[in-house]
Amino acid sequence: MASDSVRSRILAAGQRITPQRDLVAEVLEQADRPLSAQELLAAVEARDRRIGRATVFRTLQSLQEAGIVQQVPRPGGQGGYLLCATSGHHHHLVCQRCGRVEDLPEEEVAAFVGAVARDHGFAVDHASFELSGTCAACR
Amino acid sequence: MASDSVRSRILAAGQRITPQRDLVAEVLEQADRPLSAQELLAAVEARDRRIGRATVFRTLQSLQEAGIVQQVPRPGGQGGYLLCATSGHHHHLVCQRCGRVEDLPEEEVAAFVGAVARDHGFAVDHASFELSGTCAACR
DNA sequence: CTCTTTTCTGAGACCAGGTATCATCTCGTT
DNA sequence: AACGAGATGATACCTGGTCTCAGAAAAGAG
Repeated sequence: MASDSVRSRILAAGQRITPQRDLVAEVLEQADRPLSAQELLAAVEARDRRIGRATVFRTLQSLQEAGIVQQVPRPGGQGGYLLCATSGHHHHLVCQRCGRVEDLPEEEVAAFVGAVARDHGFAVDHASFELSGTCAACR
Repeated sequence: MASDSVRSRILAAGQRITPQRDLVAEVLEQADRPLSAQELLAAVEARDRRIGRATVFRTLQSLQEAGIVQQVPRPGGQGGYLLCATSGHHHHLVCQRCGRVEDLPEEEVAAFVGAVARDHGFAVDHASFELSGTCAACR
């Protein structure tokens, strides 16, 4: 079963809690790094062989809309699905060594985004900032 | 035929110039916004029906390695392939209205990336910064 | 210009990731 | 317990992309 905080975030987004959603959330919660579609499907199917492909992807989409899950693209490597502790919009520092992801709160980039936007006369809807490298622990 | 500057960048990367590469580069050069895989395949096949799928993707990969083409991911929408005027590493401001992409040189983000990395004890290999919104012209 | 080496190409099978459809089932409420 | 919106699973299908391999064709050497 997924943690209470995740379950309440699902409810807060106006979505039902079903065994399938709970399972997907739990699998992501227990992983400490982004999971690819394949890894996720495998992990979920290992626990409930009857779960449908479409359901898993639909669930991922709902969880993304609820801001619980993010899809992290990675230049070169394959991205994945990540259950984020931080609930608002935020950014990521991805360690290429251990795979762990550190959240970078929006506040830490807001001023910079604003400055760039001003300089270019650009009205920003969405900013995405991703760093990949080696985390403090792995160095 | 693609522009001389693009052709010389292909050569500089130690790659041969073939009619197929030239064609892919030309199609991208003539588009002023990122093209999806489908659009690109269609545009390329419209000019040379005999060109192979694999060749187009291989070419895209070579051009990416040569820093001539970038693959821009887009949150929500589908990303695409973009021929970049700027040759070094850089970032993008993508207009959701007209689709045009403005380059943001690495220098404009380097200091910020450095500061974030320092604060988090993170050694940065690669930084990706993408803004989407509305460009000055469309506003 | 022709030879040689190296690289590239095209066809087609294959794979990953994801969407569409639709009949059936179940959650949360009354 | 009954109901209706919403979720599910099976399956077919789609996009984007990779792999293989025999044959073709660049670019440099003679």
